[in-house]
Amino acid sequence: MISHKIVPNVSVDCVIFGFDFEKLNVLLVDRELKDEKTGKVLINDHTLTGYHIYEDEDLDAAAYRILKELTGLDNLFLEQFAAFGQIDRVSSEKDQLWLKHINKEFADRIITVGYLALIDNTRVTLKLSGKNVQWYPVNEVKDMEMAFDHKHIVYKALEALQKKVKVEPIAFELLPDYFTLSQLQKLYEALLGASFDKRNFRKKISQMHYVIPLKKKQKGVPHKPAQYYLFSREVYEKTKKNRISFIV
Amino acid sequence: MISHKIVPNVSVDCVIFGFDFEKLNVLLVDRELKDEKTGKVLINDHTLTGYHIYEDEDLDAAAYRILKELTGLDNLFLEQFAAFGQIDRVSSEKDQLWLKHINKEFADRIITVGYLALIDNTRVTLKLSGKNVQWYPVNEVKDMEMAFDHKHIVYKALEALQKKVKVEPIAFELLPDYFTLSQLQKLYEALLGASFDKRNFRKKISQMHYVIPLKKKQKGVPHKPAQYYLFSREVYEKTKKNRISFIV
DNA sequence: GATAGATAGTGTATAAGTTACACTTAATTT
DNA sequence: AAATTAAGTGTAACTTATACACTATCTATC
Repeated sequence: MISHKIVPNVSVDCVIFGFDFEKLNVLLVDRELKDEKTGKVLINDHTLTGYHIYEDEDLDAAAYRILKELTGLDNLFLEQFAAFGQIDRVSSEKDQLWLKHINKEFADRIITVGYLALIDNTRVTLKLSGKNVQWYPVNEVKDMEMAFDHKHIVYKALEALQKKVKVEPIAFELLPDYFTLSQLQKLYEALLGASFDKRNFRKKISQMHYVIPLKKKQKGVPHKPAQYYLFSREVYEKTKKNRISFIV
Repeated sequence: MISHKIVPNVSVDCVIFGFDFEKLNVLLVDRELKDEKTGKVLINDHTLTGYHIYEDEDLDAAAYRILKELTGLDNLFLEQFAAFGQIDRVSSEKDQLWLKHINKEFADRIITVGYLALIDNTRVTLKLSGKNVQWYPVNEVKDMEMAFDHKHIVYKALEALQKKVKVEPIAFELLPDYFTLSQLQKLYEALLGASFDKRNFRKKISQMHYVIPLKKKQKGVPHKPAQYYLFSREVYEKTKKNRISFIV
């Protein structure tokens, strides 16, 4: 049983990425505050999903807890990517106003640990209904208003994801269990903001023996149905080589 | 001016790596505690160099402060690599004893942010004299007794370093301004625990136009003197390509 | 039921990069 | 003068990356 006594100076924030077969999205909370008397909108922006950690709770566990509360899902890819501790993290007028609203008279110094979560977009869409949480295209984040240093955290998460995706097969976490090669290619293109030659991409994938073709095919699509593939982490772990690419 | 009021639940720990042209080393503090009456050695192990952050101090600034205090050096490579927040970070008898010794009646929950520092070994050796801080070969860490979760933190730092070194030219931070290609090769071999073919290694380096030969040569060595080279970050930044190695 | 529209799926030639491998050179020490 | 030590150099075989265009198979529409 977890005590609900929080560690005052530490929080975790989850940057949850999803892919809808078209573009990369990020899950954000809509933050709104209206003046009680006039009804005037004082704050209308977005935050990441985060919270304090409990006294008797590991950092990772706190991130898992938040993720579970939000999506109802377990066993998601979740990994720490950075800690954020600038002194001016909570400095804007809106943020100060918000803290007052939630009964924090003044802001403690809070260091937050950023977690990166990857999820097949289509798995959570239903669970979100009714909550003030939505998918937003990553590309639009730059034009959105965000609380605290959360925009910065999203950028850093994206950077970390792009780096990691080039070196480890974690992109598959953003796809359902079965996927087509075109979906996989679109995913990499969305992740890296690049575009690849179809034949060369497929040649490359076919060398990865842990991307395994299934007997299943698409159904009901108005074109030649694509074959489904599966990512096998087991095969990956068995066959992975420790390439040293930058040097020799 | 920095207040000396600390943030109670947060610290930074620096894992400082150095290279002595032979092997990779890490800078550790010798921790010793003797029984006041009997003189019996109660604790004799090693810790990382770390400390709490101050209320009005950025995380990075705290790490820089610690590094400066310890080595007297500025402008070192320093980068966050992970945060550590396991609940049982401070659980051993020795650690409890130590906390009592330094007048902490009980251990607060402390989340520490790990920083990775790289330094040319030879630059600091002198500055250390008299302090209870020493270079230890990284390979020997596994057999050493270490405080708290510091051994784990060293391992994670090394992992992060090995990953990063394959993708970015940060290894040069471990060498003096001028270095020979053999030194560079030894460094990569020490970092990655691998060994490379001399000719192929040099061919690779010669393609990196940011590793620039100087007119200087070694002197007083009992063999053919080697040419000195220089790493130019400027040239690197200008010419770097965004390779996508894992996928296409 | 024929046709249009949409995406899936496939091969080859050239260029670039990686690998494996052994001897000569230039300094100091004996 | 000879021995010792590490520096410095080229090539051929193999592997990987790149550029590029058409056919196949399904649904929807007329």
